[in-house]
Amino acid sequence: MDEEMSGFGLKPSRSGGGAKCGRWNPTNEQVKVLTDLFRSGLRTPSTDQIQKISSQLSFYGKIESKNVFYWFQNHKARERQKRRRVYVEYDQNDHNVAKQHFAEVTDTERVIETLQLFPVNSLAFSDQSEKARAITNDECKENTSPYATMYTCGTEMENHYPHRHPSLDLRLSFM
Amino acid sequence: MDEEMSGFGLKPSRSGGGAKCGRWNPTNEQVKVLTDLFRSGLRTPSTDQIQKISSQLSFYGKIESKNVFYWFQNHKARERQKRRRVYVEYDQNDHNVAKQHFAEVTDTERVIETLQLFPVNSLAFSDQSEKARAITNDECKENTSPYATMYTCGTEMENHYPHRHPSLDLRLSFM
DNA sequence: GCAAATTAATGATTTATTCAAG
DNA sequence: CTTGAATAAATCATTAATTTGC
Repeated sequence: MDEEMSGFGLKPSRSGGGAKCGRWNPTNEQVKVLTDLFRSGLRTPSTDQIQKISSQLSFYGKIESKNVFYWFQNHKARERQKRRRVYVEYDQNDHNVAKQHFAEVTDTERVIETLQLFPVNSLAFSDQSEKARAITNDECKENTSPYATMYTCGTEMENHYPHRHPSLDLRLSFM
Repeated sequence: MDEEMSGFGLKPSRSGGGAKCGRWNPTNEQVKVLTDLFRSGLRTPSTDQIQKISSQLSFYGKIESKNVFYWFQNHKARERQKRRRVYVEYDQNDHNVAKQHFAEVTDTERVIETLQLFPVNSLAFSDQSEKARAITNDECKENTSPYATMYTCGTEMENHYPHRHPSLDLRLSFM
């Protein structure tokens, strides 16, 4: 445990000398390793871990400890934010959405009420085919209700969890 | 070919009578509305929104809720794919490789803040919080900023829409 | 000009993640 | 640690564009 924890803090980092100055630009390999670590469960690496990760990743290119620190902080926050945004959506709709996206509420009945909202003019060149389609009642069975059974076949799916298990071991292997 | 094709370049669309029920084949109007919604910022409509959109679009032709759901999923994913492809091109010109990976993780969901075609105020997707960007010192504002140049890429589909352009007053009440 | 053959788009399914509740 | 909820990525599959030979 290096007492250099302060090293993570906002050092100018201009050290690069030549090339482009500025901020760290991770290589593909670095991002892959970091993402794997994240996926394996690592969220808030300790100082010790950060330095070891950074050391390993320096093999692939220029990197500093603080880059690793910030990467985890940002990645964690943004993943959470991404999820949070979805939840907010549902709250505002005040319906728990479930997966009834396919609820098939679309019946042409009530559509007629809303016709006025759309400019009828635009149908001038499509009335023959498109309008007919709307009026025609569907004879063909087309709804195989795909998703309804998606998760019901539980026995098979539950067994496969490729990346969830290695968890900590994977993490240590890099350090 | 269908002689109808001569007029406005509409797709043949043998959607009329017999119509084997294959997959959904959106009309130009439907695609235009969906694309406008997407460009205005909507990316993951809720069930409620999906149903209303579907209901509105059913005026232009046969459509189901799941079609709207799939359309947004696919369009979102493929726009992202396109963007990634541009990054790759940047890679070849400039060995700033890994930047796109970071962008990939960070993602740029919030794209458009303009285009107030309809009241999106109370909408779910209005959260834009990707501002906090400069944590560290940005001495060198070297900004390759590929983003700025590529927002013009909004799919070439909506371009060949006839000059009729019914001023889509979508006014979807849910929004 | 016209279809058969081929290629490009894109609709629909499946698979693998994520966070968080139990 | 396990599982529920909800995608987003990857993939499959079908339709439309187009190319090609006649």
